[in-house]
Amino acid sequence: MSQAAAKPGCSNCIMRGLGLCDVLLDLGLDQRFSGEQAALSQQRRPFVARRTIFHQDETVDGISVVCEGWVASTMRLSKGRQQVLSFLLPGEMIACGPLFEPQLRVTIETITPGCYRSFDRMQLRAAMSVSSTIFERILSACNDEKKRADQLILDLGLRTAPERVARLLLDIWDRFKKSNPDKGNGIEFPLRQTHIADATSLTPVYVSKLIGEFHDSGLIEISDRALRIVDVPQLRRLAA
Amino acid sequence: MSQAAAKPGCSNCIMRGLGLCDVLLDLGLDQRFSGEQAALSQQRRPFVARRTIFHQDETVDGISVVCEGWVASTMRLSKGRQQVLSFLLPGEMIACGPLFEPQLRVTIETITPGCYRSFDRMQLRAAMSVSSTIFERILSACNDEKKRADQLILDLGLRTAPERVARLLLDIWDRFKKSNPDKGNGIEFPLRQTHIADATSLTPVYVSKLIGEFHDSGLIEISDRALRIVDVPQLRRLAA
DNA sequence: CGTAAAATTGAGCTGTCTCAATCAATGTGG
DNA sequence: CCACATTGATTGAGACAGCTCAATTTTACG
Repeated sequence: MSQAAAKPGCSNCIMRGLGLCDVLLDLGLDQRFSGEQAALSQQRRPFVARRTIFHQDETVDGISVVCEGWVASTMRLSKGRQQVLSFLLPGEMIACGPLFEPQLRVTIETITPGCYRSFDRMQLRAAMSVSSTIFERILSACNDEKKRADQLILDLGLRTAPERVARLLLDIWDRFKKSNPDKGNGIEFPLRQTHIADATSLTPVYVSKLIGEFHDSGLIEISDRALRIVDVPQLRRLAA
Repeated sequence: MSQAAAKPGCSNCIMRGLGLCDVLLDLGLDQRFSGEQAALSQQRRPFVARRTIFHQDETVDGISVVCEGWVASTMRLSKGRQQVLSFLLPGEMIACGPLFEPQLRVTIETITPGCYRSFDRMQLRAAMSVSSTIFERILSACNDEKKRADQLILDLGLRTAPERVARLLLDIWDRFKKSNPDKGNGIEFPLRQTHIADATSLTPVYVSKLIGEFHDSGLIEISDRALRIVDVPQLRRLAA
């Protein structure tokens, strides 16, 4: 709600080439959608670590994109544990669902501090029907979300615990590397082992053991909120 | 490609109120999309039971809808078991993925004999940009597919074996009842226990035990390719 | 610096799987 | 229409992947 229009572009998103966030921000300045500048209005909202910023029961009127920091998209079962659907890195849309119906079906929890931007659903849909670029872009983001869900189904349904953990680490590794190509040989890794447990549907205790084994086999190193995959090929082999 | 235009409507779909298939067939006759009748061309293709009609590696140029019979949408892992993503009943779209990219990512296997119709992707997308009805309709089908995937993630990640089986039975029960409101107190149930096993990520042996227990507790009856849930509330309780 | 949160380690347990044998159902050719 | 072949369902015994509980150590944070 603050420093919106002056210089557009979403710091981290820019590093991801043309991240969705940038496309949308650019769109906000596109003359087609209105006579004035910020036709596709949006609000920038900062968040701190370890907070629930959206709850699965609430209805929302905006489509949000992470700009900085890590957040987790999760689903909660009434009295039990929760399942992490995915960890969202800067530039990624928080959930496609609200495009089609107001009820957000996922709970969004922040992991690190950061910020997100919310775009008005109706404006966005209007934009989709005018710009084929934005249409493609948004639907492709939805499609990606679906592909990830399908992969998670395969992980949970068909793969063993070590495979799941290895795949999660590699997935994050690859995604981070893709959006930050140059940064050294380790990546930022703010996840706690409980996050990994919730994402792989294992217990924190068992995750600890597996991570320990990976470490002892010289496959990975985690320290100081950073991850380094020492032997990528071997870990990939292990990930089946 | 045969008896298309004469009398539109897709037998079973009609029973589901305005199933997607009907919407699309109607659309084929809608004058807006062309000067002539069958603007949204489609082909009707029959299939026999127990066949793979699409493989996950192939690329397709059509969006298909089941018209009669049961089929399963599955994902296969190179050397292992397969995971059933969902069982599709008449009137349901086979996969949304191809709307966005040519690669079908799921394998489609028939369970019973039946038929499906394929609509041309490009024509469909064109139709989406012209008709807001079709736009809504299709995206809502995609959204439903995503919702189901999310539910499956919850099932596989967080629920026990009995819960998963109970939920699968109830899900099919509810869906079938909804599209066939009047039909007696049992439903058609062509699934083998291996289908249930592949959908719940359990072994056929264990599924057999659970189904046996459900039966012995007076919850369900399965015989002669038909399912009757005797004590719906109790089974729902069990499904958590 | 003290307190809370996260990670590690070990011991024992259990839900679900594997293997294997048997039985029932379904489909096929003569 | 029947004998056989194939596929699916059931049952039991034993195994193991991953869980629970609990205690301890390490790390993060106000």
